[in-house]
Amino acid sequence: MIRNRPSAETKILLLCGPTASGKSGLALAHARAAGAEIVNADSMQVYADLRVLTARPTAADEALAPHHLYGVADAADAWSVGRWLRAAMAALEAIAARGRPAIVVGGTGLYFRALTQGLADIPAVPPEVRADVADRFQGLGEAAFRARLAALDPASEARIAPGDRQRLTRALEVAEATGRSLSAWRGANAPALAPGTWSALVIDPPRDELYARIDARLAAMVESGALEEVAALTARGLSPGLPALKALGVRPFAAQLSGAVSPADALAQARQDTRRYAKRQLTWFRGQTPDWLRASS
RNA sequence: GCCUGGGUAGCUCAGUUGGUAGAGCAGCGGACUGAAAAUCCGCGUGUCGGUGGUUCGAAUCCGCCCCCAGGCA
Repeated sequence: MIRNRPSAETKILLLCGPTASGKSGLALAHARAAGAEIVNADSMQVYADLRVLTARPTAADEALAPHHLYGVADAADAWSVGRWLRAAMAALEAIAARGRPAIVVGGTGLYFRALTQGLADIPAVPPEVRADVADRFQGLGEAAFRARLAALDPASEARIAPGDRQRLTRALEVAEATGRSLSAWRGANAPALAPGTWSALVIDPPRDELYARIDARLAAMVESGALEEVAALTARGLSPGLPALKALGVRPFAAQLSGAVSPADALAQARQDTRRYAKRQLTWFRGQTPDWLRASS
């Protein structure tokens, strides 16, 4: 059902939805028909190492239309929503300069939010501060850590749910590194994309069909070399805390390769992790983008 | 056919001397501002195999029936 009608002048299409919903194929078909260029909005497909496991478009697909921000980062290099946003805006500007329409496609809801609602312009937090704050969370425990955070940023402390170490440490990092609270930083920021310059479509397939596709796709990934990719990645001995090492499937398939679990159990675990991820994505789009156009598949 | 042990949540199972049921896993709902494929928060979702009976009251006791797994034939 149509909740908002794109204007005739719209040049940027935001195409989002859960994993395995067929976004990439749809984007490619649309790009070929419209002469558009494609920009990746998937936090894991930016990394070069896991082409199969992250379901990146194949080289053949990429030859059919210009693709941007796919496989451009090394797994050792941690990207973030801010880094992606800057890269995506640069790509969109270059596409506009060529006079072509753009399709931003992916499953990372936060990235679309940064595009359409903006991201606070917070300076990078030095790695030493991040490490120090992480150590203190570990040493102090959550209660004492919260007390420290409450002194600098009471609004964030009150807002962040129990146990959410990632958000608690981020809030304190920002407060200590910038001398200004995360709540204050988040106050006013302009959307990266001007309102009216884009339209959006959320792919929202029936749950059972989506789960069936996920299960089938994981099996196909194993057939297509997912294990070899994981073996090559883990052989690099990178920090397990890096984003690329958190890609779905890395943990269970690495466990299979080390002999800790059976192939059947690893596949089952990867499928379950992916289904749960898809569920979180559905929750995001349902709650965060209720007025965007929906398509069932 | 006979004997024994079982049928309780999607699955594996608990369930006190009768007081209309609860764990784990699975699942579902939600949050989300530089790790977001991340990080968290919340929620039992049930003809107790069926049907009669005893009882104020039955998952629990009794009868009959159905199903499953072993054993004996």
